[in-house]
Amino acid sequence: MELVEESPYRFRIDRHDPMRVPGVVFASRSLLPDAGEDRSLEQVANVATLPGIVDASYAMPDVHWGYGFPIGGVAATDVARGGVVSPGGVGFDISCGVRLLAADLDRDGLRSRLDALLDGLGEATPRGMGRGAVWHLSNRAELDAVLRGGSRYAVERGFGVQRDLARCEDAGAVADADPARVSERAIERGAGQVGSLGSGNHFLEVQAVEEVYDDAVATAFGLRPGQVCVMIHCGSRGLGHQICTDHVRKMEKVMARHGIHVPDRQLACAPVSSAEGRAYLGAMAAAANYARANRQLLADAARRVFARVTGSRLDLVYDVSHNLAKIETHAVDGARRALCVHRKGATRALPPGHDELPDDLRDVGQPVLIPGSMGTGSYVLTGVPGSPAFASTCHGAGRVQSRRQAVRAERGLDPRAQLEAQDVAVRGASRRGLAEEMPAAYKDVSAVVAAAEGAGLCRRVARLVPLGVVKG
DNA sequence: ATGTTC
Repeated sequence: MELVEESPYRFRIDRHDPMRVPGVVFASRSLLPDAGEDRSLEQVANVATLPGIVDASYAMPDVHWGYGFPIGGVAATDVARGGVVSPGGVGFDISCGVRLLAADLDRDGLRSRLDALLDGLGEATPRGMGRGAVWHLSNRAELDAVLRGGSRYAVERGFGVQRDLARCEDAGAVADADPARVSERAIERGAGQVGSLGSGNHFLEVQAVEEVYDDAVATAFGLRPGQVCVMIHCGSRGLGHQICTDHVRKMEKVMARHGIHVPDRQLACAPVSSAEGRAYLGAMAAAANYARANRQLLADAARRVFARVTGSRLDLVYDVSHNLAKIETHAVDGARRALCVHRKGATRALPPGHDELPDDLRDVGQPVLIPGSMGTGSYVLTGVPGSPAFASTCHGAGRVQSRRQAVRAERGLDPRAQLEAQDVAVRGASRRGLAEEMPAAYKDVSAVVAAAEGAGLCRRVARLVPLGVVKG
């Protein structure tokens, strides 16, 4: 894969047939994937062949190999010009994302109660493969209300406050969810998992604000140095996974009929305006609402534990997805166009002044939440005006080792002891699960964030460090 | 990521 260095944080893959647009990779030289180990840059070029794609197939600094699209990929297609939507451009964990809450408590004030707090959070947070959830919905009507209402429905039911919704992407629920496009099998898988963390890289962490880079923006976000926070990273569990599987299969069958040919069958797609495209978007929106309700319920459970153990309140800073496709209006060649923006392992980053921001964030931009790898720091960023890639930035550290490689690297070592030696307490999680998520399996999140800022995608606001982690 | 290979 030939890369042309355009600037210190921007590389180009020149367009060659059958690419419709070039590829653009935002990264430093040292963050670029190793072609021998990771074929994600080939995936960037493959995405550039999709019908209706505009500008470029983009990769964020945390790019790595994924299903069809790379993780850390952004691609927008022009809806009115045959643009497609591809489930692989969203990923299996639809609307996986991050929620950050800030306590009215400083880390010094928490020290003596941290163990009790983590015990309480560990007990109150359903986690792991399958099993357990805050809600178990046995009837389809109530699950449909979750799929339509997302965090709004959870708040209506008493699991949160109105102010939370102002600090959620889409005010807590994506419009145009169509539960009728969600299979019975997906419903069955999701019914018992509403309000559960899952496993893998998902977590609930107690963190502290270690460093603030912009006082005014941090203050507007509700963050100050030394403050205790809770970060929740999870998604749509088995429901989103099943929806992705179902709709990839349907699209594989009809792609030829739509005259679409792709270099990798994992890029299965259909025109946004086709029946199959609309069906996927309706089901995807339902899964997105499920993921938002999921984070709302876990946050509510964490609030109850915080109140009981510390007497402290938790205020929502923001909730944002990093696996989603959205119909958005952007300028293309000087004209406003309706685009289907796929962000897979990429976070929307609205700049100051954007009309989708709540009033109290209008002047500072959208909080962008970047979870680091387990036991390392996390970041809060904000959007910047005139950024490339349709107001998107990175989503995390980005894997450099496969799960299998990570487990092998930890053989004979004790991952829990290593974390505790770094003063990070752990609740839950299998030994294998921890081994898969050790920092050595990931890029350096600070380098990723620095490259994203250097590329003009976002700006740093604060860095958070972990005090304790609850894992699946 | 995932009832971890329908």
